[in-house]
Amino acid sequence: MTEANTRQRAARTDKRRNRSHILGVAERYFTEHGVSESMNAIAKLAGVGPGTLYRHFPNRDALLAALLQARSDELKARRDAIRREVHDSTAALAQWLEALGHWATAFDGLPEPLRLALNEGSSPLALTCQGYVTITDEFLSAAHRDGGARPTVRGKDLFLNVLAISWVREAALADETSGGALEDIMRAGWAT
Amino acid sequence: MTEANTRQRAARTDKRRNRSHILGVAERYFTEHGVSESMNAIAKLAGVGPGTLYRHFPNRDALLAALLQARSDELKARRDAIRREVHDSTAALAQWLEALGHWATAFDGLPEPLRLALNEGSSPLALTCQGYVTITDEFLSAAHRDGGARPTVRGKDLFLNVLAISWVREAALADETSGGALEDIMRAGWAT
Amino acid sequence: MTEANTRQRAARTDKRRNRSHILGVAERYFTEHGVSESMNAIAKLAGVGPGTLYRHFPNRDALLAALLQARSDELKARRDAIRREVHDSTAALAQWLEALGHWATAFDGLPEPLRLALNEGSSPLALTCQGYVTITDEFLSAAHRDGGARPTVRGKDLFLNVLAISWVREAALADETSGGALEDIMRAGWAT
Amino acid sequence: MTEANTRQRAARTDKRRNRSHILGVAERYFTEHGVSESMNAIAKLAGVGPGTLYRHFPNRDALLAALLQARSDELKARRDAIRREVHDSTAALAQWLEALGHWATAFDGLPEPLRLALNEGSSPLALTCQGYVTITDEFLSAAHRDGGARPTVRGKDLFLNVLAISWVREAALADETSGGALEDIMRAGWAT
DNA sequence: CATGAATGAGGGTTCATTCAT
DNA sequence: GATGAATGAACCCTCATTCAT
Repeated sequence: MTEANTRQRAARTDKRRNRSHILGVAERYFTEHGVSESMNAIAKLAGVGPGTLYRHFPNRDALLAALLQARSDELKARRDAIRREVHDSTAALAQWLEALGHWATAFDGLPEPLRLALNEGSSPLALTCQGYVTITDEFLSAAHRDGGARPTVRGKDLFLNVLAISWVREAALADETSGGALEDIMRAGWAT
Repeated sequence: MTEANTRQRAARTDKRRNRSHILGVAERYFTEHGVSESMNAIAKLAGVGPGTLYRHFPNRDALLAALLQARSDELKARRDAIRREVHDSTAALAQWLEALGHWATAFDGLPEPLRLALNEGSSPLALTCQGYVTITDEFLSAAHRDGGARPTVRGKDLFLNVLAISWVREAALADETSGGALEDIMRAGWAT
Repeated sequence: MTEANTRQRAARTDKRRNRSHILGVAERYFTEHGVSESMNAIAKLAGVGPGTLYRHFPNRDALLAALLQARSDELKARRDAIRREVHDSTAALAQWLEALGHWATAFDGLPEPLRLALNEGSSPLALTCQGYVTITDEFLSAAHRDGGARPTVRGKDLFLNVLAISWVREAALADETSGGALEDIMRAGWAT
Repeated sequence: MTEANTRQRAARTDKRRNRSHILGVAERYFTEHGVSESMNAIAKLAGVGPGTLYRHFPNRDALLAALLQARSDELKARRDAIRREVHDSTAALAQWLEALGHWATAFDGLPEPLRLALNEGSSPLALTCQGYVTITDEFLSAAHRDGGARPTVRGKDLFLNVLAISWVREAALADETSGGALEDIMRAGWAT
């Protein structure tokens, strides 16, 4: 307390120690230690008080949502690229699902809160998820039209399947092949 | 109250406060409140001290493994029944996977420790899982021989897929259809 | 959004975001949620930063004092009315104490800081309280002169008694009669 | 952590560091710093972990109730003594109220939780309070019979009045006479 | 072999107040 | 003058696990 107090407060108000700094630190820590890293720990690591962290992100989901937002642009760009470049609707869906799988594997433990969010709807993550379900549905519709996907398959199911595979993947340290294998099964499962 | 009570209790519960009694209570509690129910709570509910609980089951996974052991007989019986009664190897595999799905949904939150166990190997759950992977492989081999299953699919992958679907299912309160949909996809994914 | 919003807000709220606006909001909030409502919350509700709030009112007591100031006019008017209209000094004192009780019940949790202020003297509330003690003393003196009040009773004691009854009242949700009962006791206690 | 760990655990399991030790420490601390001393602080001062404190007393009210229990015996003894020795029912009631006032002034800040408990009923303090209200009613009944107390006065009101006076008293550091003055008023208020 | 008190790190969260901008 | 981000101590409480009895 003494040390902290005597240090110039000005130094701490530094611009780098703001939202984006916290995000950066959180990104790094979630990447390394998974999303269940304690909020206090993140605050400490970011060099801010817990209050500051909570000011920016009122709960873990909000922080997570912000973190994923950054990747959202990437993912949206990927969607656009697929739309532009991949004219086979079946291949397009496959590529989109792959991109989605990538996204859901960003941090260890990410699939869990996503799954929860999808059901509760009250989380800031819910919106994000819903958006991706919708996009999945769009790709899927095209595939349905072209006869490339089994008609009973729904976008939400594919999204959940991707989530589930990511969930398997994250812990399957001992066997890196399992993730791919499940993707193959899923692929064969929805394709005609 | 203390003395009299203790003595009486000691005499009365001589037998009941043993392994199987704890198991019964834990079964009930895990069923109702999920596997993350506090160990202390289970001990208290079982009328034993935490020490006694830990004497019998050195950690949560051990308790879980013991609990699943009880269902193991059931599952093994199911396997035998399938072997006896279902002569189409593809249908047999399908029914086995269904039984497995049932097993993995016994308690809320069960898929998580199972997934972890599968990778670490050190957990008492690992053995249990390994056993089921093996059985799955047996059914799968038959299906492979008969051309009913895609040759690249492995037993471990199917086991993980079942686990993953159970994981999705347990939280998908809002949409009970998702579990079934994922099962369909998986089925179409491994079948030829 | 940030820039445009800020400028617009700055222009629009030039006047509203001043002392009296804050007071209005605080009044509403203290009335609804009691005096321990967080300072930050009030600031936010008033649409100002906490800094602004603190500029006007260096602490909660100062805010409270300002709030009570507004009611002070009311109370002073009541005093004047009693002086004018009630010629029996005993009845006058009784009516004044009733008015005082009303005042002390303005916000939930008000009696506490008032009691504290009365002892510390350093609080802005202290002055307010002292003023009312003085007025009480005036009414009491008249009653003493006319033999309507026991001579040993002091104004400060009556003020504290009123405060104490208000304190009882605010939590006595289960029994609305207690407040009145205590008032009766007090009345019988000071009257001859 | 290192230090604490290396210290023999045996030393900490010492008999003095049990319930009564905690009570002793709490008693001292509540006496010196009032009842709002943080639970963690008390635990630390008692040389136990917060968990130990919470094991014995699940919340602050429980701790308070236990602390008051010790004084309860004293108070009950006082009641018996009054019954035996004071044959004038009015004087008996007066003395009982005085004893009650003493009890309610045991710790700084005690009246507040007592008042709350009286309304909510769910607190362990509620029972204690109810008991004293009942005793007050007994003394009051006798006084009513003998015409020494105004018939409209109820035991609960007197209890609350005593509480309120204790509340006034605890902060009236600047003026020790206020408490006594309020007692006089109350006395004159209920007596005929 | 059973007991259950003790441990104590750790978790999430709040809020009065300051101060650089 | 106004702003509002930052501060960080404090609070309450939980729980897996140990170990003296």
